[in-house]
Amino acid sequence: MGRSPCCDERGLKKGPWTPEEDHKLVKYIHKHGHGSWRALPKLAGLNRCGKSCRLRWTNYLRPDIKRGKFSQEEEQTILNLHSILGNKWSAIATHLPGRTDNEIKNFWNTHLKKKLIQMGFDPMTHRPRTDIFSSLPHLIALANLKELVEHHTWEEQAVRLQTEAAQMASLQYLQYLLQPQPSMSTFSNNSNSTVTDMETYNLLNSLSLMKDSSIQFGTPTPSSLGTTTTLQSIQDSFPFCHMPDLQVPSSFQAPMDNKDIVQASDYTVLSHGEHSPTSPWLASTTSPSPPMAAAPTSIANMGDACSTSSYEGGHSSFWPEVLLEDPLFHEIA
DNA sequence: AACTCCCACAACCGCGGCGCC
DNA sequence: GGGCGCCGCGGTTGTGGGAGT
Repeated sequence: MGRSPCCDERGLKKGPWTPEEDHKLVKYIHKHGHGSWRALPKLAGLNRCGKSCRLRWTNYLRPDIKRGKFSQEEEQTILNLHSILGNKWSAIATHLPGRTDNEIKNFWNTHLKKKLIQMGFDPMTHRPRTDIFSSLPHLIALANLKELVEHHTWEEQAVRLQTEAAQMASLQYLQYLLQPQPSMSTFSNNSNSTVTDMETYNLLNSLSLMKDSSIQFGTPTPSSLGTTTTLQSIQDSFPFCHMPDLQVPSSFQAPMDNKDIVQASDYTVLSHGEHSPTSPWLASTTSPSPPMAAAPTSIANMGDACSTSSYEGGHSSFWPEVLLEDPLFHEIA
C-alpha cells in the first residue's frame, strides 16, 4: 500500500490552474488520452503532479461536464441516493450524468446539508432529529412569557416545558415510526434498529395518557386555559407541522373522547408515493399531497400485521421510481 | 470607497484499494 | 504472501467574488 510521493516533490506547481496549463492538458489528452497520470505532466509539458492533472481534468476540463445550477430532479436524486449510499460521492455521481463527485459533494455540503439541518433532519440518517436540543429553539419560542408571569408559578412552567419537550421528542419519534418501511411486519430502520407496530401503538397510548393527564401543556389560550389542551395544540407546535408529509394525523383527536385506548385505525400512515422522495422533507416542495395508505384496521389486525406481514404499502411504493429502475439500488437493497 | 464577512467552488491532502512483480 | 506503485475517493482547506456595513 505505497503512497504517492508526487505531492511532496519539490518544484511542482500547486494552486489554481492558468488557462495556459489548461490548454496544455486538454491538448495532450485529446491527442494521446491520459494514459498514466503519473507520466502525463512531463509528457504534456506541465510542472504539475499527476494527481493535480487528473483532478483538473475530471473535475473541470472534461468535455462532458454539465455546468450550472442543480435542477430540482438532480437535487432529489442526490437526496435519494445519499439516504442509501451515504457520502459515496463517486457512486452518486455515476447516476447524475455530467456531474462530478466533487461538484455533488460541494453542493451537498453547501446547500443540501444545511437545508436538512434547518428542517430538523439529521443529514446523515435523513431522519427527524429526536434529541431535545434540536427542538430547543422551538420550545423557547413556545414559552409565552406573559402567560408565565400572569398565570403560573415557575415550578408549573418548568413542568410544562419538560412535558412539551417530551412530547416533541415523542412526536418526532412517532413520525419516524409511521414512515412506511420496506419491511412488512416491522418498521426496520437500519440493521441495528427494528421497531414493531406495537411500539408505535404504545407510543400512541402514551400520548393519549399525556393528553388525559391534568398537566397543562401547549401555549394556553383563553379558551383552553383551565382545561386539558387538545392534541391539536401539539400538532400546531410540532416543528414539521407545515409539511404535508409530516402532519400529526387529524384523527389523533377523535378517539380520545370515548375510548380507553387508541386503535390502530385511528391513525394513518403517510405513504411515500411512487414519485415521493426518500427524504420526507422534500415532499413538502415537490409532492403536494402524498397518497394515504391505511394502517391495519384494529388492534387484532395490528397483531396480525406483526405476524403475517399483511401491511400495505411495501417496497414498491416506498422507494422512488428512480431507484427501483436502478441496478445499483437492487444491488444494495 | 474601503473593509469585513460569508459563500461557493476549485484544489489539495491523506488514506485505502487494487494490480503487478 | 508481501512490498511497491498507481489510482480513486472522501474530507478538508484555500481562494475569489459578492453582499453587507
